[in-house]
Amino acid sequence: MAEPEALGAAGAVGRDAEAVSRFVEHFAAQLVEAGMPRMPSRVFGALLASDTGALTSVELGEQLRISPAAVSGAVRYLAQVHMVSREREPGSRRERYRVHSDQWYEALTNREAIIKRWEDALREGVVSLGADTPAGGRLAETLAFFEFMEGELESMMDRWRVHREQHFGEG
Amino acid sequence: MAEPEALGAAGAVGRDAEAVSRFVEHFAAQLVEAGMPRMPSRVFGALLASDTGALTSVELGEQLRISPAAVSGAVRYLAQVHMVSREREPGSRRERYRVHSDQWYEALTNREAIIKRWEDALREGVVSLGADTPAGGRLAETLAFFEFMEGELESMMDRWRVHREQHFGEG
DNA sequence: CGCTTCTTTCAGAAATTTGTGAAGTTAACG
DNA sequence: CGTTAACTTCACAAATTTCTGAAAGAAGCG
Repeated sequence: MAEPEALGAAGAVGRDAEAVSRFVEHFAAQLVEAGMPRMPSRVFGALLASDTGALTSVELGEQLRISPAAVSGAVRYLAQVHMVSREREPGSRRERYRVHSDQWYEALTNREAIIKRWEDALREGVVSLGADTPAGGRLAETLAFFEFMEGELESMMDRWRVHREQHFGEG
Repeated sequence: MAEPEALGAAGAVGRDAEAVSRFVEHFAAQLVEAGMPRMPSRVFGALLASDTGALTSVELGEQLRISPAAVSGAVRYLAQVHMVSREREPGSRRERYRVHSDQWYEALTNREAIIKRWEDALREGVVSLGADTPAGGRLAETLAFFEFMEGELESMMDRWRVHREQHFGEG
């Protein structure tokens, strides 16, 4: 619609803000549907779609039209699940949030902690219901599945790293 | 605590209702934390821990202390994501909900539909941001990761089926 | 050492989600 | 063909979650 150039002077936000926003919201919607809270999803989308892969709190707030508090909460969530990392620019109180591709792929598959807890719950169930009961047997098999999957996911990521280097070069 | 035998006369609910309930709630809590709504999680847990792997609407309602409406909603959800299947007992209006191990493992990994939509969103982003821009490149790599994963998950399930038969015999 | 700037925390408002009771629908059985 | 039993749908009530504005808390800079 408008001339991107004309807006260019407005600053680094330039590019095609419209297109970026469309992608961010669309992508975030998918994450939300997969169970992730909305703000973290949007923040993550914005980082993915940024040129450098890193944005400051202020930039995120402006681009997404949300309060500093919302940024803070979203970023805390994302850091906790290892989807972004925080960086301090030395000599500035500004913080910078970055998405490292390799890092967040791992986060996606490394539901480690989650899987572990499922396994614990299942193990407990097998014991308390009795390994020789039909129900206990079902739980045991489910447990076996998770244990199997755990190992598979690991080797899958190994293969991905190889595959990735072939196509995209070193990270 | 109490003697299970003494309660035995109470009926089919018998077993160690206490232990079953403890497992169900604990396991359901993990599912909830992974993003699944509460009622579907509890219903699914109850099915997993049942002797036959199948329960009627009434049984579920009694065991979990929830209304028929809640059972209905939970079961609809679970059926939609293919974690349980519905069975009609012929000659009765009763319906029976069953968890097939092999079926719900697939459901877990076959986030197919979800992954597809993520991929669509990413493809769109690559185009609208430009494949030659840094951001576009990042999205493209992410897309490649999902595509890679899609294939891997499939072959992983193949391996699981083999692994399973070795340990548990035919389903 | 105080000022300034950025981030986090907190309490409350708003919105969404979740579960219930009651009425409605379908299907078996006499 | 009516009755009854099971499941579903609907509207509303309750609870939880989510986001904001305001104030407090760090950390560089003069």
